[in-house]
Amino acid sequence: MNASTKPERTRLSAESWEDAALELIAEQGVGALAVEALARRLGVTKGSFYWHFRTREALLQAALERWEQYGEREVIAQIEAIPDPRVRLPELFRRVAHELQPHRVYAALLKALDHPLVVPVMARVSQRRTEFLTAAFREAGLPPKEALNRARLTYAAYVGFLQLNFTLGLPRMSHEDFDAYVEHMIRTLIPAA
Amino acid sequence: MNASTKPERTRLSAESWEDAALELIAEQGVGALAVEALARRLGVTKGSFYWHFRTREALLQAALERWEQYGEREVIAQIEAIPDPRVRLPELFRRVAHELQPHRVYAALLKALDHPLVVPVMARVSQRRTEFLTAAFREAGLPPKEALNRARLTYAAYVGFLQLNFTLGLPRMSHEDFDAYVEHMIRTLIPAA
DNA sequence: GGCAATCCATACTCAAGCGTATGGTCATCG
DNA sequence: CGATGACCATACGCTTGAGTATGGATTGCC
Repeated sequence: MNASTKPERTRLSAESWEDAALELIAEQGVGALAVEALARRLGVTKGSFYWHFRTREALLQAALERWEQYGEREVIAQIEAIPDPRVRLPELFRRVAHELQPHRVYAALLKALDHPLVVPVMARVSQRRTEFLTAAFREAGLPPKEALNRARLTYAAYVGFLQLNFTLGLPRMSHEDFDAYVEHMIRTLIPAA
Repeated sequence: MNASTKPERTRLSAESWEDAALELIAEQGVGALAVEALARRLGVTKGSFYWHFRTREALLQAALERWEQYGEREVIAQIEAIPDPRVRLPELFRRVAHELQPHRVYAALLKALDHPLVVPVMARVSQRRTEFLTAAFREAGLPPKEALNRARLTYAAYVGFLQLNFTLGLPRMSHEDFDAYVEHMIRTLIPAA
């Protein structure tokens, strides 16, 4: 399970490599995903890697697949559990804002949209999330077209925020300023109940 | 005579390389900035390059500097020429939306925020633009703090849009849909006059 | 026309990183 | 307890791309 920090002497599986790959991607981007670097990180050598995967691209593919499957469910599931649709959107905003950790991989993949393996994954994920937002805005009272555009706008704001304040270290806001920003977003983007 | 096959046989300057570099960056990203590739593109060899620049990084630095200086003025100057502050913001939105060409470099640099040379440039540019937006929102009637947060939100939406619809090919909207989206943005983000 | 200075080509070296070949070790099962 | 298969180390080949060395070509200038 935890093979990232300790030079443990346990045997590795394909999943170990995929997790480590995602870890590395989150930290240093897709471009830094090199097999020898990963091996060093896991305390083994290339010999191990090429037993589990045919190529470097195969690892990337598997890691992306893994991320797409297991990395998305929590937030959406939590939000969908909230009964009152009017509370959902503000809650979604606040939660996403305060759990930026799981978004590290997403931010990294955003910077790798030139890679052919990354594009379809990101397209699917972004599509699903935008649809989720669209439905939420409709439940909040917006007509269909308005809801779709508002969802696009909201999701774009999310993505842009990741880039500007996450990977770029722009004017690192204080906690207070950040909370104020989130509340401002809520007031501006969510139709008044 | 052979102008049809060969791209001119004129001598090159450092600026030629910088411009070509920006072109390449816009097309294929910072990672694709290789000196031999650039040389091929300019119809010369490495020998030329290393006369003009000491290293690859030096070219990047020079190109970024050039971009920061010459690539920004037009839009802001045009907008500042509009007398009525209330017309400025909608106009800004519409112009930026329809002249996405000059934003190709910016979008590419956004994906290279892990590179140490890119970060400070992007920090400065984003900072300046956000300040410009903040001032505009204040003139549009928002109180200081509101104006700042609205500027952040707006700029984040811009950046996110670039990523999602520019580099990623998300649901390629039709022209009509796109215009509708822009107008929706205007209605949502700009305080009513 | 000749002489610098500028610009470019050719031919290298060197390091990084992917992938291959092959043999070693350890657990597990019969 | 030995054999099989899973897992890993070592050593190599190959390609790409940065940077260097050096000489040839071209231009500006006197």
